[in-house]
Amino acid sequence: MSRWKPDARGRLEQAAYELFRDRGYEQTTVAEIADHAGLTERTFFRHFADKREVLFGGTAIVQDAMLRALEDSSSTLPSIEAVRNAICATARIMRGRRELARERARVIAVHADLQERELIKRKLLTTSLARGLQGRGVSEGAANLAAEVGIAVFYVSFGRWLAEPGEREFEELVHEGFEEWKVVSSGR
Amino acid sequence: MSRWKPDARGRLEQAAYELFRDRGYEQTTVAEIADHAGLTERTFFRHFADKREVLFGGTAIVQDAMLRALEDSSSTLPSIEAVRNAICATARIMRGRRELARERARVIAVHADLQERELIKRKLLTTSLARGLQGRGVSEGAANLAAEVGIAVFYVSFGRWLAEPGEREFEELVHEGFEEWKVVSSGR
DNA sequence: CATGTGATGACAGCAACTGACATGGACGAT
DNA sequence: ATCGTCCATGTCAGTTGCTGTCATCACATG
Repeated sequence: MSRWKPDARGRLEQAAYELFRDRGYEQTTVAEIADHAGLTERTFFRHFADKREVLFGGTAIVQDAMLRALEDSSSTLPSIEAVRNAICATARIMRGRRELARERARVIAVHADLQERELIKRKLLTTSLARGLQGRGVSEGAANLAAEVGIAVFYVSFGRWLAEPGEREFEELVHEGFEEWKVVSSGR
Repeated sequence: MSRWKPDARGRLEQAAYELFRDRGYEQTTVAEIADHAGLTERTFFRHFADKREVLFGGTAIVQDAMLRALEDSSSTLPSIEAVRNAICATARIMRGRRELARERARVIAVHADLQERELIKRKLLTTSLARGLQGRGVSEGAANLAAEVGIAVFYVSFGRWLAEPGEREFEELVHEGFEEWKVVSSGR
C-alpha cells in the first residue's frame, strides 16, 4: 500500500471548489482547503503557485488540447480554418463539465484577483496559439491576428455556453461564433 | 501650518518608484516605501488598495483624459475618428514622461503580478471607452469593436514610443498606428 | 541489501493586508 | 474666541498568503 492517498492535486482542487462554493473564495483559507484534502498547507503550495491557481489548473489542459489539434490539422488549410479546428477540438474536451464551469465562473466573476488571473491565462492561450501558427509557416502578424480572433471566439462562445439554459453543445456555439465573425469581418 | 506634509499620495508614489528602481519590486517592502515617504505602512494602504496599485495610479488620469477628449469631439464624427481623437489627446498628456514610463515598464515587464494588473487596467480603459461611445449613440457591438481597436493602437504605439531611441512624440506614433490599422483592415 | 528519490509533514518566519481605536490640527458654527 | 466636528494619519494587534529548511519514509533501482 502506498504511503499517501493518490491524486493529491486533484483532491486539493476538489476541496477548493467545494469550499469556494459553500463559503466563498475569500472566506476560505488555504489551510482549510488542505485540511479537507487530508494534506497540509505547505503541500498545497507545492502543487499550486498560489491560492488563485487552484482554479486555473485546467488552462494547461486546454492549451495542450488546442496545440495538439492544431498540429493534427492539415497544414494546407488556411490559418483561420486551422484555428477554427483547434478551437472546436478544445471546446469538445469540456463536454459534460458545464455545471462545474458555471460554478467556477460564478466565483471568478466576483473577485477582481481572479479576473486578473483569467486575463493573463487568456493572453497565454493567445500567444501559444500564435506560436503554433507560426510553426506552420504563418507570418508573425497574421498569426497574432488569427490567434486573437480564435481566442476571442472561444471566450465569447464559452460565455454563451454557460449562460444558455438549453442543451446546445459548446462546440456548436463555437461554430456559430466563427460564422458570425465571418459575417462581421466581411460586412464592414 | 498644516499638521502633515502635503501630497502624501504623491510622496508614496515617488518613494515607490525610487525604491523599485534601486532594489527591485519584490525586494522592496511596503513599510520601506512608507518610511521613505515619511508615513506609515497603514497609510500606504489607505491610499492604494495593494502594493501593485502604486504603479497604476496613472490609469485613472489617463481614463479621465480619454473620456473628456471623447466628449469634446464633435458628435457628428464617425466613431472611429472620435476614438482616434480621444487616443491622440490621451497620448498628448504623457509628454515629457517618457523616461518615467520606461522605468515603470521595465519593472512591470519582469513581474507576472504586475502584468496581470496591467491587463485588467487595459480592460477597464477599453470598457470605459466603449461606454463613452455608447453615450454618443453608437450601438453596443460597434462601440466595443471601436474601443478595442483604439486601445490596441494606444498600447502598440505606447510600446513603440518606449522602445524608440529617437525623439518622435507618442502622439505622432498613435497617428501612424491608426493609419496602419486602416491599411490592414481594408487590405484583407 | 544498500542507497537514492520523491512526495509529504512539521515548523518557523516574513510580508501583505485589515480592523479598531487614538490623536490632534483645520475649519466652520455660534 | 471657543466649541465641536471632521478627517488624515498614527498605533497596534491580528490574520493569511507564501517560503525556506529539514525530517520522514514508502518505493524503485541497482
